[in-house]
Amino acid sequence: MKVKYNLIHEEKNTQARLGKIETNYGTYDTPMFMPVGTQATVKTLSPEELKDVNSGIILSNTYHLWLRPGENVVDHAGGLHKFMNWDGPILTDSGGYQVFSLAKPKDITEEGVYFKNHLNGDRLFLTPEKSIEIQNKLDSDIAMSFDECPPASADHQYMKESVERTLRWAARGKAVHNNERQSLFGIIQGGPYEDLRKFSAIETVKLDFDGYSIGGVANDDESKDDMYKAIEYSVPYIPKDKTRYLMGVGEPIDIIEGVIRGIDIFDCVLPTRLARHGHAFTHSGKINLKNAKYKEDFSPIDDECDCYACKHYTKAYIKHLINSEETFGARLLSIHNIRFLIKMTEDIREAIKNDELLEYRKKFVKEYYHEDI
RNA sequence: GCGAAGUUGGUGAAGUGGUUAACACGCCGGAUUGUGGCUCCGGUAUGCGUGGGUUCGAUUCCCACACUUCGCC
Repeated sequence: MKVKYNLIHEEKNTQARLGKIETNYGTYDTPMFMPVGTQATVKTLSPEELKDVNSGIILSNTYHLWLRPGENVVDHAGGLHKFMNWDGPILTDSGGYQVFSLAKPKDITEEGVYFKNHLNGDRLFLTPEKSIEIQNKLDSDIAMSFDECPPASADHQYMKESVERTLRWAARGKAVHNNERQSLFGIIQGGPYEDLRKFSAIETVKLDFDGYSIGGVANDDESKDDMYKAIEYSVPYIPKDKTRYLMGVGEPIDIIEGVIRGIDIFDCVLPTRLARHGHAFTHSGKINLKNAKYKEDFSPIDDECDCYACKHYTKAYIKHLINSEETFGARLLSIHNIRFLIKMTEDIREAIKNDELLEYRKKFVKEYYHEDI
């Protein structure tokens, strides 16, 4: 089946909305945060642990699975769900982000994109059709269109050409998409430019996808203000009965600001990457467990957290694991950080239900950033 | 007791008669937003065993002493 978005409630004071998304593997509440499992695993977590933190959809990656183990291996295994023993929904990114992270501008052609294989340096060529074919074989629940994700600093002229090319790629991908069980989402681009976001949104919606995402945000050269504007410029043109996905965003405040502007789902590597580097989200701010002050801190990471790590382990112990490069430390912190963001979305849903999202933001910012807004 | 070699930061160590003593690890911080990277970026010896001497100038040369290691009685 195709994913179906059901609107439950629109928050009174903002664009935020409460919804349910129906998938092949169950129905899930939105706004939602999707943990990232690039290589068919959310780094360091077992599927059971993902369930424990109340994960809904998880994200995996076309580019990486294409290179290794290859889409045919996953296909022969019976699809990505069976291959990785995950019976929840899976969204696959198209490889479009790797256009941004691995290719050079001159490698982008109308036909597709040349990549340098990060594993062995081989020259690779990925097209919109190829990306969709791979995703069909991976048999994820939601496939993403193959797009170009230009830096926010790209000038208007380049961005315009890029947006138009991404639209042509979206149409080409949709034309070859051939998996009844799999939905296909379109991606709105346009950087910080209002006219281009509007154009991209309207034209992408015309192609009629099962859901829409806003891409090209949270690049390192983009200000928060530009990111929020990019959302505001795009959302009004997305039909209300379709899922709105803000790609790559996962800093706590950005999730809140995204929801306020009408976003339903988010994904981000931040919780797992920060975990591997020893950082933890807490209700009173981000902390670095490598800091010497935690050496004999025998309290949990966050005394308000209900995760496995916080229930059973201390900062001092986890710090020791991180300092000793023991993988259990990264695992405990990943569990915690993912749970933190998912718990946040649970609280956000409650706030939307009560039309108190702005109050929630005020309280969160006060506690997390120690600032008044 | 005799002989030899050596003594540079928390550690392993480079190095030079003359601006800020290399590098690595560790330690102390920071970064991280559709994940190539257990990654990246900073900081970290006011001093080169101790005391004298030579020299315009010594961590670098000389002497003595202490300590360490090895070998021989």
